[in-house]
Amino acid sequence: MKLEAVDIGKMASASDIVFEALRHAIINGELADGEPLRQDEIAGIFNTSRIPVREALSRLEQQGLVRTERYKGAFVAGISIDEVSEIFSFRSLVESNVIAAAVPKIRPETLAEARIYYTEFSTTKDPMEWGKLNRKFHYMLYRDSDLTFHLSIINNALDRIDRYLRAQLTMTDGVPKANKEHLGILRACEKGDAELAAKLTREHILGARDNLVEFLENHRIKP
Amino acid sequence: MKLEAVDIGKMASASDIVFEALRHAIINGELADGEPLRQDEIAGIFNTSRIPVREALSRLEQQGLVRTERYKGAFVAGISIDEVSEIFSFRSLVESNVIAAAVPKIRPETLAEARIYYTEFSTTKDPMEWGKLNRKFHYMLYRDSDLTFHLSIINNALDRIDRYLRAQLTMTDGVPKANKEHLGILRACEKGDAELAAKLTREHILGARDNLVEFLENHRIKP
DNA sequence: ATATTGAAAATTGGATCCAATATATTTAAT
DNA sequence: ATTAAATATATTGGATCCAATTTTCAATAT
Repeated sequence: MKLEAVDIGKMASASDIVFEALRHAIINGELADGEPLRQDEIAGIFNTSRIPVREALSRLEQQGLVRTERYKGAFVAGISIDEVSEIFSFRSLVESNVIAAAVPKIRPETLAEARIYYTEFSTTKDPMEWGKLNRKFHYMLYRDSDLTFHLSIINNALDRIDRYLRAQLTMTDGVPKANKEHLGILRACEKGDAELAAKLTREHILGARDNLVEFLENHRIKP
Repeated sequence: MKLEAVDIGKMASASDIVFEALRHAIINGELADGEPLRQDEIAGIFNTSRIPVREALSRLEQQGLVRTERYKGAFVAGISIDEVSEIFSFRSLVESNVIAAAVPKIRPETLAEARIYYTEFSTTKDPMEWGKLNRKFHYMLYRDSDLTFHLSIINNALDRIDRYLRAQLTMTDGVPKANKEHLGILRACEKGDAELAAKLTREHILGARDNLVEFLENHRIKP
């Protein structure tokens, strides 16, 4: 099992460190769906006892990234194609509304930052960076909505599907398509056209859903 | 501190029992916003050690019902009026979409059950039952959508605002209004009119939002 | 009287140990 | 040889103990 501590800025408890490390490993697909997460092993990696590990695991279970069975332990929670599809539908609904709320309030600095992430996303060749940059790009366009609850829910939804999306982007040529769509959304925001930004965001996510579902149906080992 | 074990069916670990008991106490408003949740005290109530208590608290923090400060402990997480308002807006968006997805698939048994909860809600005088029955009524109308992710997010949103809503319903006459609206939604579902059900649900929740925000602005001690 | 310092108490975070359960391995019976 | 029972090992759930930090409150100085 490959695990690395993630820098989370402020002084953090051991359980926070373990939580973030496991979260990143799961959303990045470094831990396969169904893989058991042994308390002893993880505690060994971080030189702690099992107590903070258990706390981290129970938090991850609450987030839907891990499932646990009594006396059997914790496992990376894989999700079905139907669930992946549902989460994308949910995202298209919520994110299109959030961007519509953000556009009238969006600040020039925010747009400038979004453009930086757009460019970085379009130029990087490292699949590991795609998820991060894609998130940062979209987040910038949502940020000025100040809808913190919506944003936290969107983040959780992204956590659950990031790894599948990356697998698809790596094996197909979805990145150029995503890029073109990102540019369209960015321009709509720059023009202040909230309705258009919402429409393009909805289509962007629903298109990604359909591509990903097709990809998973062809490539996934049926359970 | 008043706490009671909640029956959660299957054999559960101590941490599950503590989690559900605290969750219910918080969403029912039996524990006030900001109230400290001392590990020792809770452990004493349930005759366990602090370990399962800490696990429960960290899960509740992930759900947004509790906030913790390092070496200071856990506290019931109150939310601002803006956040309450945001959560209602979120609900109106998501729940109207879920009911629109459910109506074409809704089964007669489901409608019958919904009508039972509608009647119970309209006749009970116990404010403690309102939240439960209101949830059960709406859940019935969403159930056949099979959108499990959406439903789990809706549940979390309800967990966060239930206590404020109950306070308002208790001190104003919001129940008859809610009842009338419930009947309208129910009839739209029975007619199979998904668009109307969605519209009425959206208006039902946005109306509740505006009433609750006004109530909180008048009654809440400003922080 | 008020503010400041410092020790005592309370509280949390984490480590270690024990009990309960599940899994793997060995042994015995046919 | 195959299957069933018994035993050993691994793993989790929980209790108890210790360390780190905060809070409380009394003693002291101004």
